[in-house]
Amino acid sequence: MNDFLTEIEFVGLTSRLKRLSDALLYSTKELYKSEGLDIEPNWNLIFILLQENEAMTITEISEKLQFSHPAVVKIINKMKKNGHVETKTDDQDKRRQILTLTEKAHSQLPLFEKYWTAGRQTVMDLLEDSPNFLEEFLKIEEKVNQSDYKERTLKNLKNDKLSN
Amino acid sequence: MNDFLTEIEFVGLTSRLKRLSDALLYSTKELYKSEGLDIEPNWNLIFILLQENEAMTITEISEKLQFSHPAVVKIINKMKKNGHVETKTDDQDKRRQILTLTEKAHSQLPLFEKYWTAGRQTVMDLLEDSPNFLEEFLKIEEKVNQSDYKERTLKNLKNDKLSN
DNA sequence: TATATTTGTGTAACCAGTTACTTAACTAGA
DNA sequence: TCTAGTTAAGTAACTGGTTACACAAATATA
Repeated sequence: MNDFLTEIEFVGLTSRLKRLSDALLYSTKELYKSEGLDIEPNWNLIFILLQENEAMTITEISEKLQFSHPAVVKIINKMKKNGHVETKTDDQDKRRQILTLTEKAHSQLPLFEKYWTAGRQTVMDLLEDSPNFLEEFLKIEEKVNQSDYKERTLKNLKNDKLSN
Repeated sequence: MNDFLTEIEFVGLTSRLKRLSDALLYSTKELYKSEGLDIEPNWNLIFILLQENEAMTITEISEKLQFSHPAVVKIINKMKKNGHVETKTDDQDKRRQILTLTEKAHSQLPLFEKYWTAGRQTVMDLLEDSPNFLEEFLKIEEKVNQSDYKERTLKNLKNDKLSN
């Protein structure tokens, strides 16, 4: 072993989650850059959604991904700048921005798909010896959704006091 | 279910890791803020290290945590500003900054420990129904350390081509 | 119908990381 | 001993998220 965050067990887990998530993120960016692909890590999610649904709004996407809406605005602005997404104001409701994939996006999709498929295979490889991981990770997500870290910790704090 | 990132299985995992890690981070910050504690999420790691080792340098800490050294510089600068850490230049090697906990840090430690213990309990609670999680997460970390996402994905890409 | 509330989007400021670069100090080799 | 290479720390610029706030448009209500 020899990794301090692992040695301290439960205490180190949240930092390890961030560390791994960052490592994957930066490595993905490097991959695209080194291969000359003009895309960013999360864009595949938008591509998938807009292929499935043809047209969506910022709010719909942010709900689907469970990201904050400003996060989606940022991703979409970059994709617009790159010519992969275009927007038009909804006729019925002028607040809503209808997002669609551009012709350029559709034409480049087959190339991107190759990388996304290989990346999907990478995740499968990483999970190869961890057969319970997805299932157990989901349980953790569900618990956090049901009651978050702060709420749980405050409760634990109170219980500690009572048992003293 | 109904979470899109979960529905797309392997493809959504990296985004889910970030989403969970962020959720824990922001919830921890909120906890400290709402309780009026003048500390930030990762500071417990520095406290633990400096209690174990009395005095360490930036580089030593960044190696222990496997964080980049600028990340540690930032954390330490905040802790110095808050009066929890002090630095002095090493006599033997004037490049090295010797970090130690201040008197204030030691005096506040018992209070902080209560929150960290409760937080550790929270992580244990979250993992309660996931008995294989820590073990399997470690395997994934080890795999990524051995060969990162980019490297693996490029290799998978090549294999795909060969099998066509 | 006029007004209050809600909703969709956008912007600003922040956060905890990263990489790339700089500078000063130490170390090793000719 | 001088010089070349390495190491420690600091800084700048960036990233992909967040919350908080603003504003216009749509909706509900009195």
